[in-house]
Amino acid sequence: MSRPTNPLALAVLSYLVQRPMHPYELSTTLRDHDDARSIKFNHGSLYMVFKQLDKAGLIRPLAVTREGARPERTTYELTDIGRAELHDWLAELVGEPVFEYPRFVTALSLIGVLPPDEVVELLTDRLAALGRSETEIQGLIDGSGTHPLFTIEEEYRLAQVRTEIAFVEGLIQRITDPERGWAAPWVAFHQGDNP
Amino acid sequence: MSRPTNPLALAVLSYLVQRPMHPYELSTTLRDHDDARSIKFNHGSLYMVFKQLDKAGLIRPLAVTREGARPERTTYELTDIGRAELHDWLAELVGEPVFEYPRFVTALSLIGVLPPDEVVELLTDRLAALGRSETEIQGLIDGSGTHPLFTIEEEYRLAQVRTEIAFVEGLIQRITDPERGWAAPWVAFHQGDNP
DNA sequence: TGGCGATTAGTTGACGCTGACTAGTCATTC
DNA sequence: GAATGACTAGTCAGCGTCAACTAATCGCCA
Repeated sequence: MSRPTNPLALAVLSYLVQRPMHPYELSTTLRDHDDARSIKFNHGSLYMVFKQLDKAGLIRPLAVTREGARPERTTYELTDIGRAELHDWLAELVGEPVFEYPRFVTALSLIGVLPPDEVVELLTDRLAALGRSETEIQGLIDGSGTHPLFTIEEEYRLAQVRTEIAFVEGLIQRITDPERGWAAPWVAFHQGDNP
Repeated sequence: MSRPTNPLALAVLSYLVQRPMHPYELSTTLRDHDDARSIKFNHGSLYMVFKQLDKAGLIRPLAVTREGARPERTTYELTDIGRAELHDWLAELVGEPVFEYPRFVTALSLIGVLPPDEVVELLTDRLAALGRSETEIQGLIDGSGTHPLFTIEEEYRLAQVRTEIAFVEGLIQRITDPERGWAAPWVAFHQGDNP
């Protein structure tokens, strides 16, 4: 009945607006375009999503083909309703920020249960990983000789990663700075160990 | 059996390390501490999570009480295994960045299906909302008279929101700039409409 | 030519999450 | 004093997701 909420469904609509496809074809297309970096994608989920979109009337089976003894492939096309939904959904995603719960936000909100020394170590590890991530993204942007529209989401990621790097560096400094005394309110994590 | 993956479970462990609680008590505590901003939280899920943690041996029922004709309240306490898991889990979250799929990244990767003019409008809407979000977070940080440790996650959010604002502003400029000609590769969204 | 792994294409079951529901109690108001 | 709404406390069904599985075909090497 109602529109799927899975972002993968949005990707399906976006590709079907160009031409009809069957699930497996889309699966490989998504792989080839590196879309898995921007859209969480499970091979198995794709078939569910197609089924849901069909039931919701956003797509419709166009043809069933078969090659040799392989399983049947059902090709789907977008309906007019689907086209409209694609537009509205995407417009909503672009126009209205969604309040989200990144893992690091959760971690930060609970970080008081870890002893400060260990936090500094962990943040240093994180910093290293973030650095690797930064160069990886940079490589993707430089490497793709295509129009910048196609790497716009990587540019966004890059900006966020750099911000996080700066934040973590600042955080480490604040914790270790003997002047400003960060130490006070840490919750004892293992009460039993320091009697 | 295995440890729950729901971040809410991490919050449960983090609070139980301080003192035993029953689910409803934790529910109100989370509400009061504004933790819902950093940890996705459903009243109903909490009971699931307690059950899962119990089954996994990370917490253990301590006592069952009852007031009047109200339902029973089961108080849980952390086990040693739970304490260890809390530590490892949180350390992992702090030390290793997780690859995530923010809605805006998905939107950006598919933005080619919307006509440029509309994208600019939508991004302008987004900018307004991000501005409101920025002042809201700023208010939270300034308003809490407490130790900065307790608003560290809001500071992180603030940094990310500001980065996004700058990014969106830049994106609008790039799209509208007549020199650099962004227009080329937009995918016709509604083929039927412009014959 | 026969055997191994990779690829093609899709199905299934278990699990976890969400939202809605139950059901009693307290405070307030008319 | 009884109707209203908010709070307390917890349960549960439906649905969506994911990982694992099936099962046939193709390429390749010896």
